[in-house]
Amino acid sequence: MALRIFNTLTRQKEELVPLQPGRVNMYVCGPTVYDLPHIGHAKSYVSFDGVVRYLRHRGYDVLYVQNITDVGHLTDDADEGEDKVLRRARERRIQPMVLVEYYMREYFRCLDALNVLRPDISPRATGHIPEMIDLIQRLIEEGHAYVAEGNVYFDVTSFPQYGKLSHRRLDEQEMGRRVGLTAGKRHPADFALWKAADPSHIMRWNSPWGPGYPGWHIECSAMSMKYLGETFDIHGAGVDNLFPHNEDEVAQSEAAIHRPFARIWMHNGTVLVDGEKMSKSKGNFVTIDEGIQRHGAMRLRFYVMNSHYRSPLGYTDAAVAEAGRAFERLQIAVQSAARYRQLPAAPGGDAEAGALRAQIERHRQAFYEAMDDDFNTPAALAALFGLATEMNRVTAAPSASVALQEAVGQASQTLLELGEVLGLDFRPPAPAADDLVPRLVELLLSLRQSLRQQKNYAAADEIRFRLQELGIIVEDRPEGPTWRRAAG
RNA sequence: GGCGGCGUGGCCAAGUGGUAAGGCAAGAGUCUGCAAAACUCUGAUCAGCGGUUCGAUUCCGCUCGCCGCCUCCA
Repeated sequence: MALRIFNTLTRQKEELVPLQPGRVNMYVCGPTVYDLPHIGHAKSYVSFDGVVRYLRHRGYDVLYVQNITDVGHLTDDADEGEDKVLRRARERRIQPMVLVEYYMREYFRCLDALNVLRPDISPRATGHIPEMIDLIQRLIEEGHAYVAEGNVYFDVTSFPQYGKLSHRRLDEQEMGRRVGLTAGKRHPADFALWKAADPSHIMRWNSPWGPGYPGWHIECSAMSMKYLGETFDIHGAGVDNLFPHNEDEVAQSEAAIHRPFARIWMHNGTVLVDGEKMSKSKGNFVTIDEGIQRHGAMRLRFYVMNSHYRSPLGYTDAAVAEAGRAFERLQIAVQSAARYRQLPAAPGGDAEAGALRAQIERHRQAFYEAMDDDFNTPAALAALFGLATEMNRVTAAPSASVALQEAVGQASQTLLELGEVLGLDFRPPAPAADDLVPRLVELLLSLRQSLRQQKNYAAADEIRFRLQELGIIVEDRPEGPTWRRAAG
C-alpha cells in the first residue's frame, strides 16, 4: 500500500518515494516570533505534526526541521517594509533578541500543550547568517543575483522556471503596480536576498556588500539545505506562504544548486474567522492559549484533525465545542472498555471475541487507507469512531466473558495507539498520587448507593447534581455507579 | 485583471462515474427509580443551468455566491 501526498508542484497526489529508502527529510516553514501563536499556527503545526507522526508510525526515519524566523521578515512590501521584530521591539523598548527569545519560548510552550512534537532541529535565522551569505554569493557568481546600493536582489528573469510552484506567470500578475521599481531593482518581482542597513539598525551583520541583514526567503533555503541536503523529500507551509515566499525559495535554491530543491510541496489550508483569514496582521486572531482555555488542548487538536489539512477551517467556538463532544465519545469508549475488563467474567465468549478482533483489524486498515490517501485525518477518525461503536456494543452488556474482555482490551489498545498517531490521547487524565478527588468521589458514591437502596432518591439525586456542579458526572450502571470528569 | 480553491442533510465534515463516511444536534425505541452514557432505528440526490455518458454529486462549460494568493501572515 503506497502513501500518496498531494504535491503542489504537480497539483497531483504522488506516491512518496524518499530519496533515501526508509528516511524522510522534511522541512516546514516556522513562525516569525514577534507575537503570540494563534489558532492558524495551531492548524498548520498540528497538521504537520500528524504527518510526521504518521510517517514515523509507518516506519520512516523522519528528520524534521522547522525554522524560527527572528530577523528579516518585513511588515509590508518587500522593499519598503520594516522588520517585524525590530518594529515590535522598538514599540516595547526592548532589545530585539529579548522579544524573540520571549515569543520563541511562548511558541514552544503553546505547541507543547497541543501535544505537537518538537522538530528535530529548530534553526534560527540569526544563527545562519554565514550560510545565507554563502548562498547569496553563489547566486551572484552564477549570474542569478545582482548588487544595487548595498542590497542584493534575485534576478527572477534569470530563472525561467520562476512561477512553477505557485503556477503563475510573472506577466499576468499585478506586481509592482503600487510601488513600481524600487531604486536599483531591475524587475518588480525581483526580491531581496540581502538588505543594506544603516548604523541605526540594531540587527545587522557585515557582508561582502556592506552591513545589512538577510531577506526573509533566503533563510529557509540556507537552513533547509544545510540540515537536509540540497534535495530533500518534503517541504511544508501554509498556503499563504506559497507565493511569494515558497516560490522564491524554489527559485533561489534551484538557481544555486542546479537540481531539484524540495521534491514534494505540501500546503496547509488557512483558518478563517467570519469568512476572513485569521492572521496576526489582521488582528482577528484567537491565540492558542485562549483556544485551550476555552476548549482544552485535546479538543482543540481534535477539531483540527477532524478536517483535512488542505481545507480551509472556519473557526467558531461552537464548532470546536461540537468537536469536543465527538472527542468525548472516544474517551468514553476507552473508559467503558476499562470498566468492562473489571467485571467478573464467565468463561467462553470466543466466537464474539473473534468477531470483535475482525472488526479491530477492519478499522485499523480503514485508518491506514485514509492516512495513506494524503493524510485524510477526517476519514481516519471515522475509522476510530467505527471501532468505538464496536467496543461500546460489547461493553454495554452487564456481564462479561474472559475472551471478550481480552478482545476489548485489544480494541482499546488499538484505539489508543491509532489516536496517538494523530497525537490524540483518549485516556482520562491520570490523577496525581496525592489527589483526594477520586477517593472522595468514591466515598460520596458509596453513601449515595446506600441512599438509593433506601429508596431515598431525593437525597441520592442531590448528591449527583451537586457533584455535577463540581464537574463530576455520575452514571448508574447495572453493576454499580461510575463517574467521570465533565468535559472542558 | 491573473492564478487557485470552495459551495454536500439543522450544524461540522469526508468522498466516489453507478443512486452519498463519520461526528454533533433532533425525533422514536431499549436500558434506568429518574437521569447520564451506550445500543437500535429515522433524515441529504450533493449552489443553479446546460453538455459528455447507458448512468454524474463526482468529467466539461456557463451562471450565482464565498474565500485565498498576486504586499506581511502558518
